[in-house]
Amino acid sequence: MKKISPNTINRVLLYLRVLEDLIKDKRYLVSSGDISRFTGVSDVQIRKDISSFGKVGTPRIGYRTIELKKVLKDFILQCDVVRIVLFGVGNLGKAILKYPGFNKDRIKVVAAFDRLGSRINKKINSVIVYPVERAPEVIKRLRADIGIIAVPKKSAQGVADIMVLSGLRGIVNFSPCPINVPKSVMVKDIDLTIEFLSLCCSIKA
Amino acid sequence: MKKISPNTINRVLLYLRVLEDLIKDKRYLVSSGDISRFTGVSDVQIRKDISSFGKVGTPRIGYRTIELKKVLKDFILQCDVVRIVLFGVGNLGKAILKYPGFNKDRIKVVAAFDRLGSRINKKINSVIVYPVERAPEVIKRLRADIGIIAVPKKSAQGVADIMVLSGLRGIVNFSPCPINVPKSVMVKDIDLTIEFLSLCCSIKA
DNA sequence: AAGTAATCGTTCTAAATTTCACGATTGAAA
DNA sequence: TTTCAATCGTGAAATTTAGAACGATTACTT
Repeated sequence: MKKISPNTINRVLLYLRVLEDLIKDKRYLVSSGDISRFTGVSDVQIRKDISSFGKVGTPRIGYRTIELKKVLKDFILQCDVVRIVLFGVGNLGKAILKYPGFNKDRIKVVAAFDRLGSRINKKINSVIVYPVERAPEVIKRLRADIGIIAVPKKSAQGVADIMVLSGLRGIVNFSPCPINVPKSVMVKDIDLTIEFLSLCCSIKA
Repeated sequence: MKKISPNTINRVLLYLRVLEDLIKDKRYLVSSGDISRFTGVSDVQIRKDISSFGKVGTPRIGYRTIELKKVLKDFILQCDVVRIVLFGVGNLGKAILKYPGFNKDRIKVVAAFDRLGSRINKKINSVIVYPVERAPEVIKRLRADIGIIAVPKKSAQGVADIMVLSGLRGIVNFSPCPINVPKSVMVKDIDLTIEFLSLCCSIKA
């Protein structure tokens, strides 16, 4: 089997979301053109992405939603639940803890960490906030997969080091600075400032 | 002059941030290798990006930070202030209103909108929350450039329509569904669920 | 004054991604 | 039964992007 690029994974996840909505609406057939309208991805791209997982469509008809969902999930989502830990329970961290979109996609924040005494040992949305020092132990016990950095810039690298030591293999970094980690650890940067400035530049151009 | 790709714009914005930090530290020279260490972008890529704006470096020395900053800013066409409006003052919306990274980059949230009566006419971080109905008027008066969608999925398209009508030309969409807008309006989707699932898939692979 | 080391800038090469074009297949209609 | 329209799947072309190699330039050193 070929390897799947991150871009492809993103698109397939979009398709999966559309498929789940369609199935919920009791629609059992869908064409690549339909998915294109729902996602903005071109129909050719969609067919190519899907075809890399095998021949699951029928000409003149399209794809059977339930079957396609199963096929995509098998290839993409091996884990049943994604266990996440959060570093930094400030405004952004709290918003993530309360983010409603995670539940139905089986994303679960299993623990949070902070340095500030006033935040520790509280529960937010039924997630316990631990002191940072306990991170390695808690992360291993709860078998977390991914960590979120939602701390101020100057603490970001330190938190990243703790994450790597604790055995996390994926990091979503909301802090406005790049972090250094072994390349076996995947990092996804989400820099809000850059996003806005970039969009602004694209507009003026 | 060639056109600048969105990827390049993102990288250049990273360089600019580094340059501003350096200038603040009174460092007036920097090499592509230095910038590489600060940003994680390869030095070759950095030189290539910069060289597309002209010859501004000196061999054996590197780049003069102040000059380079000026050159990059001129080509990126950075407006002095980016004016943003926010739709949806829930947990995520509040976190954005309080996000500390915006100030020094001259990103300014100039107004917020919500449907919920209990949130309206309050001030959060000195930003007034208006009822959605007043959006077109307020947006035009404050000359906003970009809008943020931080409302539940089912309201996203409606809010997007209002944004387009109000004359916004860029949208950052935090809702977990694609929105339909004229292609003159730039959209940046930030779908937290997809980000986490995608990272999870990349890890397992 | 000449050699040397560091760094820029450019050209070429390679790789990945997207788009295009077209054949293949299927169900429906005449 | 034959034709037809819709849709899938794929191989090739085109575009974009990243990477590598290398010459050119500059300042420092001896």
